[in-house]
Amino acid sequence: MSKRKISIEDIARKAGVSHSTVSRALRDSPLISSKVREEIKRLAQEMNYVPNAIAQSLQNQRTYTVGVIVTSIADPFFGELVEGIEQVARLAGLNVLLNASHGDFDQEIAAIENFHYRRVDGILVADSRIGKHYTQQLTQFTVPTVLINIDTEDQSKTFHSVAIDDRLGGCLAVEHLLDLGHIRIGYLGVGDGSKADQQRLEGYRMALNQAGLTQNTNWVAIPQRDEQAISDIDIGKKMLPQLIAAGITGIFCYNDMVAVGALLACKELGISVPENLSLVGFDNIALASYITPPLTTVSQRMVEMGESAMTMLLELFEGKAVDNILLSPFLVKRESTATVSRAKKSVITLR
Amino acid sequence: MSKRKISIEDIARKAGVSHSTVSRALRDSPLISSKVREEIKRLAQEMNYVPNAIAQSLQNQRTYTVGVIVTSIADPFFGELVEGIEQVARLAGLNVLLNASHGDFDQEIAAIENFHYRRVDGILVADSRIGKHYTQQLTQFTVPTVLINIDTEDQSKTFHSVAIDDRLGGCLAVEHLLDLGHIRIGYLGVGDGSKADQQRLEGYRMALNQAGLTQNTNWVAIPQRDEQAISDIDIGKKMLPQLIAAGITGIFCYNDMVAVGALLACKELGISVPENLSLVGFDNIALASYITPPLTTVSQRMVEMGESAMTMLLELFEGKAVDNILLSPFLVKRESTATVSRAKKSVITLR
DNA sequence: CTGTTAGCGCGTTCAC
DNA sequence: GTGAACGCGCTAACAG
Repeated sequence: MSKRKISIEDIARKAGVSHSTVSRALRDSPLISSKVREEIKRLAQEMNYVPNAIAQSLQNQRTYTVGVIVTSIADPFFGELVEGIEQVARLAGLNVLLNASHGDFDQEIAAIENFHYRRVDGILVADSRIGKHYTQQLTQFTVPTVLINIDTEDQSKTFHSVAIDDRLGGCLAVEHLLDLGHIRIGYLGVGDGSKADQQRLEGYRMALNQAGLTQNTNWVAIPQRDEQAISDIDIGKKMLPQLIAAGITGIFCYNDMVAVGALLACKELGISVPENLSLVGFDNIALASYITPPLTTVSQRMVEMGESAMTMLLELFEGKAVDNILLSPFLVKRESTATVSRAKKSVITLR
Repeated sequence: MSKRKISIEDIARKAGVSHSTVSRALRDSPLISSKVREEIKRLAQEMNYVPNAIAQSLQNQRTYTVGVIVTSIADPFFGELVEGIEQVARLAGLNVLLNASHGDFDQEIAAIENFHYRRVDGILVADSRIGKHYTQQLTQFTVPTVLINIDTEDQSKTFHSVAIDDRLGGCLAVEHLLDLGHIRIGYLGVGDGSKADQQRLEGYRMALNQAGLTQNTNWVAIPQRDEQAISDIDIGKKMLPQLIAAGITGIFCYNDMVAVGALLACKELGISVPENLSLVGFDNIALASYITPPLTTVSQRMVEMGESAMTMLLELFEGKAVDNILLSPFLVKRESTATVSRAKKSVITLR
């Protein structure tokens, strides 16, 4: 905003009218004669007039801006989510203010305060790693807020949300392995206490129960909550061996990055996928289809999730009553899973 | 902004002072006695007062907001870039307004106009696929702007920029292949007319010249400019066969996604990498290290590029004179490249 | 149809 | 030290 831009007053002076006439003309008010309106519009164009959103906001009490909080922008998962959000926001004439929390509680609170300070019209929060802590912190504010993939105690009452059905996803993954003849099936989680981790594990258990299979605690590998933030890739690498030791033939991984980590560990250990071991991921990030072998995974359509959340926010703006959305994931079969017959043999051969 | 928030007037009334006293107290003006200042601050806290950034902006003529334009948010390349931008922006008390152009010229212009409308303090543009078209469009505005990886005619004069040294990158890639004994080296480009594509090709040629090698036009594969936007992956897939037919043993690819495409094509054709063919990418996106084989590539540190660009913008805000930045890429050796001896044999065996 | 006036919430002279 | 008054750029209520 270096040089002062021209205002409606400037063009009013030049047109020999009052500033309110200009304001009306520019906004196509029916109160203005078409002659002056055209003349004013011409002048505005000629003078390179750009209306001042700040002044409008002060008057309208609306900023046409939504705040979006994600864990990390560099994470492809959130990248696609934001892509969906931005797309429908732009179509609605809204802008996106982006903040990253890096999974840090304080930074997330700071981001929310910042959004209130800037008077955003609505807030979107996507940070599955933080959980339900800040339910209270959010309550004191009155800005329409939609939570994405976040579990809160009274989620359905106080907050609006769109989330993926993680339990269903877990079922789908395990059922797929069961269909392939696997019996010794493991879960490789992240242990961050998130709803996603817990519910995917629950889905895993449901599917096994339904199949009438006894479960072995050794089949579930979840790292200790660590002070150090450890990447999903490293979690997969680190936890794989103990599942192998437990004699499993198929693993449902918390997400694709964990699965990739497990895959890398397999390569180091000389375990070939899917011959010796079947791997199922979650998320269906782009990477999943490019690695070798392409990853069988439970797909959440992240762009669509962003679109849904933003659409819900728009409906809230209009005062509509909205229902929370639970999106259904679906299985994408690729080449990291195979029938167990081959796997059994290979594992035995391996010894 | 549903319910009207409380203003300094509200707390002024309650404190029995004027609103300007409150304003001063909150901003730690030395003109205010410490007693009233503390009392006012206490009141503000108690009443849950949140200053109104909009009103402040109108007064200060600053929004503490920067506009960022990228091609696509979902693209990991831009994701990391924005990550870097957002990080230093937040530390400086600035917020990021994010717009995606999807490589569309009109949308990009619209984004810029939108940013002016909203009176951002500065603009960051990263969209290597658009090129120099809109130099003029940008000129009429006076907002500090930093171009990221964009080539403009008079770049150094009118605009500020941070970019990667694509020519150097091309050299590094080809020199690596030469070191491995390759002589028949190809370039697989995208032909979008971007500076990046042209300069990487130029680097390729420089390295070959310097090695005293004669060049073969068949060794450069660049798709026809197509009406249909075709993905980088597909470009790699589609163009690989003709380079193979030309008898090359090593390929420098425009970027990692193109290289991944080429790699996938290799798998389909039964060409094993790096035994039969060496592949070098560009960008070093996360994917590059996870695929099989892990990709040797020219690395640009995208997060750092974002940080540099944002830092430059901050310096422009302070009225400092800044020099354009040309970041040096570096080679990351992984497993998609190998000495030519093996490759030669394999190729012959292949026939 | 158009001009005048009054805020939106805040920072900043200029007086006292 | 503090309050009154003005303006940032714009929309809207009220006159005419």
